[in-house]
Amino acid sequence: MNEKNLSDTSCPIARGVAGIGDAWSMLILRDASLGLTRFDQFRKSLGIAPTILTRRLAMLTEEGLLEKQRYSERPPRDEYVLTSAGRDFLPVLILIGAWGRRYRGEGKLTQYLDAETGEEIEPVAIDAVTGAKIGTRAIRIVKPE
Amino acid sequence: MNEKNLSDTSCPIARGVAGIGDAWSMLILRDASLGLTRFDQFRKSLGIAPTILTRRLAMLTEEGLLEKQRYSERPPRDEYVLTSAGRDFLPVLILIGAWGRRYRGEGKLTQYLDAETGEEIEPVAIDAVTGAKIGTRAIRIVKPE
DNA sequence: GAAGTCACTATCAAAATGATATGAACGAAA
DNA sequence: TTTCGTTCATATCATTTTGATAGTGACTTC
Repeated sequence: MNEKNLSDTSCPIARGVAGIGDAWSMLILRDASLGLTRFDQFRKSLGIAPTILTRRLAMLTEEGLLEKQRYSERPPRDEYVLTSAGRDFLPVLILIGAWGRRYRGEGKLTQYLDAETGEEIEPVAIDAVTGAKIGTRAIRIVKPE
Repeated sequence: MNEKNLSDTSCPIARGVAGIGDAWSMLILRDASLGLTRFDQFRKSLGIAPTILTRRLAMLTEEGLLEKQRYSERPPRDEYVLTSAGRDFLPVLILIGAWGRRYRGEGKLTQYLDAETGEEIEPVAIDAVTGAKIGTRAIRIVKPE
């Protein structure tokens, strides 16, 4: 898809999509957000071919969403942990999940509960300034220059 | 990537990612959210090869995010308009944009302003139940069965 | 010393991508 | 009435990416 020119646009959405805008990467980030860190954990969880997993992990590491950390010297073993940029991607995933629940929600689905209240969380995107749901108020686009 | 088994999981994130989890599709949805509807508008905006655009538009249509609408009988011309499922994907894109602004924000970026107040919107994902930002409170995962 | 674990790499067929050219159905201009 | 321009595509085909399967290296454990 040629990520170079994508990263050059002035559109922040295009920049966000560049590098992580593929299904495997997002699922890896999902699993990492759930606490998985190791190659074989990702591989088994996703049923992904090891060749692809290696590439995706390298890409996410290069993009600064994951970090390789040595957890054993002998034998040499690395695990992949989320960086702060990676952790901050969780809201996007949760929102995709809310969309999936709404429009692809046939059958039984995994539930996401607030650990404290035990109630199912109800993710919404709002504008912190006005407090309004995104999509309920008109947005004005201002391109640079 | 084999979308079939993705759609079969109980994970709403995986279901959301299936079908729209690729960069072009998300950028098409972005442009559609900004008001573009026609083949050539998308093609010029994205610099995408027509073969790919045809496939992506067909996919998004099949997935129920876009709808083909005839706007001229002679010559026969169709445009692509967002369905409600497509419109509801906007918050995800805006949130990706917020992430992109934060972590890929070098140089000048397009701004998204509230049309009424003129202030830059500050997108956040919250849990509508507790009102807390997603990521600030622990989440408990409950898998079905 | 045989078997198991873990994080990969090698190989290679199959599928997707993307650049470029072309088509089909018209309207309008020369 | 031939030609040009517009719009939504499809055809062709080289290149790139994918994904399935098997194997490897560095250990540890039985």
